[in-house]
Amino acid sequence: MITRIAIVDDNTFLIRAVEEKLSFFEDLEVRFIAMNGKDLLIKLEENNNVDLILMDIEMPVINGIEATEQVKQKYPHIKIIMLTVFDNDENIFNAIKAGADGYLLKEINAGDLHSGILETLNGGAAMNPSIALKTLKLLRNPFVEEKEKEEIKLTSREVDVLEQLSKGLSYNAVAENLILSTGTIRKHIENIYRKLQVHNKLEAVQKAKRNNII
Amino acid sequence: MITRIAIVDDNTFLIRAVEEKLSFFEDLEVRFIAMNGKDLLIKLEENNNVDLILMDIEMPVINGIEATEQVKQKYPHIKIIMLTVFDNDENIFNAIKAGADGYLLKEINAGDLHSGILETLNGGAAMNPSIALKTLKLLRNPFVEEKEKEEIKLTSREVDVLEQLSKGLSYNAVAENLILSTGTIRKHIENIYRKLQVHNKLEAVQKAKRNNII
DNA sequence: AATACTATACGCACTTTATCGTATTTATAC
DNA sequence: GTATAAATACGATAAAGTGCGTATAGTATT
Repeated sequence: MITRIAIVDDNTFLIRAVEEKLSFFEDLEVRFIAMNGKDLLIKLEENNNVDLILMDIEMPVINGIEATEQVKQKYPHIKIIMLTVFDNDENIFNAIKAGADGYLLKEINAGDLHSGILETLNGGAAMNPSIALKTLKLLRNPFVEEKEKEEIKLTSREVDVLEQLSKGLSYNAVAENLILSTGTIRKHIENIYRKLQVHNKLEAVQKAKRNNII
Repeated sequence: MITRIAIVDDNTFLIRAVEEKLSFFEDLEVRFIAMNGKDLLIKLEENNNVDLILMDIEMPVINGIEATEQVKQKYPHIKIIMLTVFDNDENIFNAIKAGADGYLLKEINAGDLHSGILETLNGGAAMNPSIALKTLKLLRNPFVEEKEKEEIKLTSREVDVLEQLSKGLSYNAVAENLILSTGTIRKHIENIYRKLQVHNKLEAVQKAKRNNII
């Protein structure tokens, strides 16, 4: 059976290079190419009979991450392998979150690309070892944006309070646990909300978790 | 340079099989074998000059997960590849959390085992594609115990409401977004709380996330 | 010594949430 | 075709949470 492939990339040279690599294998057929995510979505609309998409990330109009999300939502059976030059944590994490089935680097050789595609179609995931290691590290310690991490400075007492809150406790319960008055807890929470720029417990806890504060 | 390897497994036959596979390669040398985690730790104490450990998981006294944790703490430079017959989410997740650098299945052939070892030593991670896919899924949706998962059955409407709640919205805001009366939202939430056996928004959202309901 | 920040505490006003009832219409299943 | 469950809606009420102001003692910084 022949695997029908779409290539999405805004760089014509790189598309050529990928086509070249795929051309060695008779069980693979490039059905169409797209220059960006929007182009891909339009072309899938008319011609969605592809099995697998090789997707770049950095692209104009709709980037590879968003495109992956949308394609996976509309056509969940289509496999998507990210094929990019960048291997930073943020891209990898976002691609996986968006639903990518694999993540390969453009420097890959033809044979590895071929076996990556086959593995993905057979219900595996294509990754080169360095990407695999990064995913393991992400799994140990999920990625968070570095920028906002620095800005938020809670005092240790505030962190205590937040940890209590995150257990689903009420103000009174927190006050008892920390041996403080409920009013003090309230004030701490006010300050926490202000620093986190949120307006309720749920948002506070979620933001704190995202930022590894708790 | 020759890579010094330790094999840890409580099954003599399987150790033989692994040794057999490794014997084809002159750049690999089996320094010692251990029958369980405790045995490994003792032998490392006397003879810690190995580069990489092939570790089974199910073992008496100290299992492979705990052993991995302890070895990584004491000898962080030693690479550890899990080599087991089981590929369930729980084992994979725990092994990675414990610090494993790779996860292979015992059915692996000699060549793949060899390249997995080399990749790991070169700063990558060894994984076969099906394991890689599982790690991606875990990254999207960290592992939760299966048992409680099944018991909770929310209707699709209740899930809608819960998703809105998880964004930190108030009852009124949810009602507007879903074009329903606030009273209806209240009732849905009552039902959600009962099913989830919780008593506030935060707990509901957390439990729902843990159970992949949202 | 002056300044800034933290941790503590109280009060008031107002909003939101959590639980309890009851009830109607629409799907789904047997 | 009737029983069952889901989705919708309203009312009452107590509890909890949010936002504001104010205040004091301690600690750290400059």
